[in-house]
Amino acid sequence: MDAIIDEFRAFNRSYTQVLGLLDRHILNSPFSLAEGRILFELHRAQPVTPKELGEMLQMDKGFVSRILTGFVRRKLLRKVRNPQDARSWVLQLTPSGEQAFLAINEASNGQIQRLLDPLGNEARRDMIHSMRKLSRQLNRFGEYPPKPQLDEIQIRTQLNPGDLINLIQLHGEVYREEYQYGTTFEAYVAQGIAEFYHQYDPKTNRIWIAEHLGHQVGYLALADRGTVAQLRFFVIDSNYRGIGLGKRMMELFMQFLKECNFTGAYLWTTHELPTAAALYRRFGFRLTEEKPSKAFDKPVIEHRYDLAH
Amino acid sequence: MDAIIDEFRAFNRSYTQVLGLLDRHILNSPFSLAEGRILFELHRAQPVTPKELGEMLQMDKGFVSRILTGFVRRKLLRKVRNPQDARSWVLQLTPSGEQAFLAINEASNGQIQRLLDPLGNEARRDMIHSMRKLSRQLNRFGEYPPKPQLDEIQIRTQLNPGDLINLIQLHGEVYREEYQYGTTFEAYVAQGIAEFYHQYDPKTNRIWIAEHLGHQVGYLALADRGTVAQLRFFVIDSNYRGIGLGKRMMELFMQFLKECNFTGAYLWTTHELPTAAALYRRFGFRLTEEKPSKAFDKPVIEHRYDLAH
DNA sequence: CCTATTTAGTTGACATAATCAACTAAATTT
DNA sequence: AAATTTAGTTGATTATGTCAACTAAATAGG
Repeated sequence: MDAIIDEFRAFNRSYTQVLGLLDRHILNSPFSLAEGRILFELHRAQPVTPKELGEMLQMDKGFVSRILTGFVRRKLLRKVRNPQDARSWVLQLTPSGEQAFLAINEASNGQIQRLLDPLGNEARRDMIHSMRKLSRQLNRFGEYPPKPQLDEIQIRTQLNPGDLINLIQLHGEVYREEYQYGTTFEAYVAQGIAEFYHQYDPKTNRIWIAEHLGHQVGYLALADRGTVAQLRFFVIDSNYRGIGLGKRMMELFMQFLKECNFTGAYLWTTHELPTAAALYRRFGFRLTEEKPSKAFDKPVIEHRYDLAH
Repeated sequence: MDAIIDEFRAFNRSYTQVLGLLDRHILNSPFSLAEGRILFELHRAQPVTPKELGEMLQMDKGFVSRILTGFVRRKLLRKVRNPQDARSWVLQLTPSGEQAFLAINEASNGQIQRLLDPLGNEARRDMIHSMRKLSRQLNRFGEYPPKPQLDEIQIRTQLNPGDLINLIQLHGEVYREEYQYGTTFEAYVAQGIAEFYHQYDPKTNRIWIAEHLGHQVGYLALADRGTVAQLRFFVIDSNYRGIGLGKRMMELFMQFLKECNFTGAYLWTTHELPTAAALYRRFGFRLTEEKPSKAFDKPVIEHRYDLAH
């Protein structure tokens, strides 16, 4: 634990430097750091009240008040009585206020751009992923990272390098964390993936890969089994559940199933996945076979579902 | 790119809050934030000169000077003329200075501990991994993350849940980034791993897993092939090369090979991996066969090495 | 509806934090 | 040995932040 604390401290020192570098540009502007932060927040959150500003930035209301009067004096800000509450104001940047914001914003963007410039695309995606993960762990009640929306998620069917591995990875992670499946299951998935890839013909097989900000968050595959199709490798990252992604992917599955004129479809799952089973049933699958299995490092009952006609 | 900048900003806001939370404890101490930081650095880096302090913490030298005189007045610090340079001082905390440091350090530790407490072990490891990755990307010339040392790396032979997947993952990552191998290679590794696991008997098979701070950074496996053994799945994370880890793992391989009384050993690699080949040769392997292969998404020549007697 | 209490924002007084420039004395360069 | 650079100190000044008192509006409770 002590090693972790030291590590944490070392990271904080390091990141403080990054933040300091980014704050520096404000020093070359006609604004103090506190003024800059308020200007930013004004732009981002307007229309906003002084009270909200103070809370967002954790600043004393007196201090905020003074900075705001300064802005009004410099004609950067308009204060209008809040119609809901005559004690309070609604704050709105004037055109020259917006311009002032733009100037420091550009400078700040430039600084960030210079910082991120040397990174490749994959590194940037990785970075975002790391940042979200860190914040999720440390700042559990903050507003970052935002809950992802279904429309931000791309689903593609082209198989790229890295995809199979990421699929195996996510499967392993999810089933290990949530159902304590172990090494045998991992080998089983690896085997399945290898097999799927060898018989993979894009005409009658398909894999759907759901991505958010370049990071893979869900998979589903359709494997050609002659006249019928097998649904395989269905998994969704736990942070991306409950937003309709599973339903969306199932729809794509059903659509492709129809296009290829398969006469039916089936899948194997286990008794431990009721949420998934409910989704399968919703799309017309019915339980047709049960058998105990030892392929999961613990006793489970495998369920076969077939599409009812 | 704009989305990435926004994301970066959002993370910075979020992390600023975390840092703010951690700095807060200093407010309940007889030290200001700046004093606290200096006290920390004094402890960490002593003996140190005022100039170095200012540079490390990016503080104005006048400001540093004043804080230091304050410390001397409070008998927390001893200033001794620098024997190398009579303009300068060597700073050293007095016993009560150390004590003061200890007090705020404990408080800070407690704060961090409370922050990390809700996380499980795996989450903590993930966190460290994310932090190191982020810092490596953003702070390329800083001292964090430190270059890992061989003696910090544990090598274990017990196969745990997640290991196989991580192995596949690292293989894919390394060979994709460094040699542009693609999906076929991934399927090939997945297949190999599944096969290895099925025939895996710990008596005459072994896998070595190198870990740093709980994060897996290298693999090597020995597969029983009857009278001889096959060396498989040798890979080391690019951030952990050049510190003797590969040599260390090969030694373990050779040792186990002897223990099990195999009469020989062989391995397959490709012409593109000269560093690995040099290592194999160093341990007595010699090139015995070459053949072109299509299993790597691009034309490569596979090389077979056999242990010479 | 009236009164007591709470709340949003302002202001003054004040303390602390941080910056800048001028300065001293030692080190280094030429 | 003179000129220049460097480490550190100090005074002047500005920025940041806190606290409490205050005004005026909103709200709660009878």
